[in-house]
Amino acid sequence: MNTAYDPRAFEPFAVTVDLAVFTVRAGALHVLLIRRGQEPYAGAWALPGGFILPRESAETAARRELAEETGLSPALVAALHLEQLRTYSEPGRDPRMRVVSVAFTALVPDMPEPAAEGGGDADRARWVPVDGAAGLAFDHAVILSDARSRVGSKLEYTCLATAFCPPEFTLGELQAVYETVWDTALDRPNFRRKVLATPGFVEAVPGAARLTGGRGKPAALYRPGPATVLHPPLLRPTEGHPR
Amino acid sequence: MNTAYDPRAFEPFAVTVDLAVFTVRAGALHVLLIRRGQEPYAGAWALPGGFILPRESAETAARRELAEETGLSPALVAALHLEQLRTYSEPGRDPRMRVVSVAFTALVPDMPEPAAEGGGDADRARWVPVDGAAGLAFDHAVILSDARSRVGSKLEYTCLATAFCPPEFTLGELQAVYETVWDTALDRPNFRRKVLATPGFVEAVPGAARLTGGRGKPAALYRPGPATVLHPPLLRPTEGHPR
DNA sequence: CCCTTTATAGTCACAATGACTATAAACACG
DNA sequence: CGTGTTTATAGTCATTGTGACTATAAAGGG
Repeated sequence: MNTAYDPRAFEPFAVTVDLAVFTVRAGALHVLLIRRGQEPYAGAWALPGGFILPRESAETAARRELAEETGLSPALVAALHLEQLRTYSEPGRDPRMRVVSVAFTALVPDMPEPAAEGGGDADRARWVPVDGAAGLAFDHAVILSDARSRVGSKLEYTCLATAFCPPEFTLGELQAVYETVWDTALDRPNFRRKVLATPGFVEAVPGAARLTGGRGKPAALYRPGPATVLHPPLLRPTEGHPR
Repeated sequence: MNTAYDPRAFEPFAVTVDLAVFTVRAGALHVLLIRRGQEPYAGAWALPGGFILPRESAETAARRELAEETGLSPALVAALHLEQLRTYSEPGRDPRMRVVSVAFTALVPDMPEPAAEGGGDADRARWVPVDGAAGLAFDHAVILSDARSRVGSKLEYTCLATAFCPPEFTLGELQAVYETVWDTALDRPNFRRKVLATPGFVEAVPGAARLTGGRGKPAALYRPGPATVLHPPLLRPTEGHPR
């Protein structure tokens, strides 16, 4: 950045964004993919994304592409918590030309198939279980894998899990998010004790509100609290590490 | 990334890297800065960095620029632990043209002034206390601030603190790193108990080796252990959060 | 009307932590 | 050549957090 300004001093690169948008659905972590229409990788699944326009920041471009390529509602896309994952810049990651891509991660509550809402290229967008996503275009398998492990860590020390839930949720639903992303079973009483003991993580919906989808005792409803980080963190069960 | 290949479909951007390289020196966190030689911001301090070349990845470019612009030894630059911080892409962040910059963070042990080693533009490089760094070029103040807080968090849940230390170090030196970066005092016995109880964080140098710079009882020497993450984390004293 | 299912309350032993006290081994300096 | 300062290291102790469980409550399904 301190090289003299000389048009020949730098190579013009294409700069794109890619998005790994996750949701928890039917007990499995899903990611939003689109089926590519043209070469290269025509017919293959890929992460949504596209070129950054001249007057856009990467984050603005990410929201625009997400709205254009998927059926997610504009209100949701505008309110979405987007987080930069990392930038992928290996030469050769796109066979056509030199492309540097800024990858983002987002979490959304479960919702209908994007195709149902129509519009744009939404008919080519699908929620796909992350474990079943194979043969992705470009280096998107690597991006997806990086995004997945980042989400797992984020659940430990941030309040991000509530982003997977609807505006009001039960502690059982919140626990299911953790169990799905971490792929472990958690003790229910201990989980609730930990969550309720963390100031600002969730707050009870006052109107003694309760609601249930099916069997069992109705659960109290909670909504996201003001906190953004978890103090202390909610560590996932020791993966081989003696605790 | 799934737009048809059409040269007019994307804007060519310049892509650069910027580096926030930290060290702990004389009880203060320092960052490596270079003084700019030409406009814009001629004479101002800036983070080292520069354009990515056609066949380079961002990380390769970061190492090359670091070696070219500073007096850090090639061996050190090659072995350095570089970590992507985030990518800065706001339009207008460079007055000359559209520049997207991939920022990296690195930590090095204390060492002589880069100028002493000569070569390249090293005479314009300096270690500057981060709290005294003002008037940085471009948006480098923002990058530096982001990097600083990232380093603070990283110390909590990774073994990165040892990267600030020489190959063999005392627990007192390691504690000084934490105290400097977090700007807090830590209880010495509790710190050593925690560090030694974390498997793989540090390992004692076997030869009953000890060494001291000045007064006091000589301290045992340790080197970095095989672990890369801290289980459980070494949380910084509650900043207003009730623990 | 029981039985299954889910939510929630509570218990208990143990591990981790924060705040201290105590001892050891060096050097400085009078 | 002690004495005191400085840094390292070994403990203690009360409190808190955690994992593993047990118990009770409130629904719906046969």
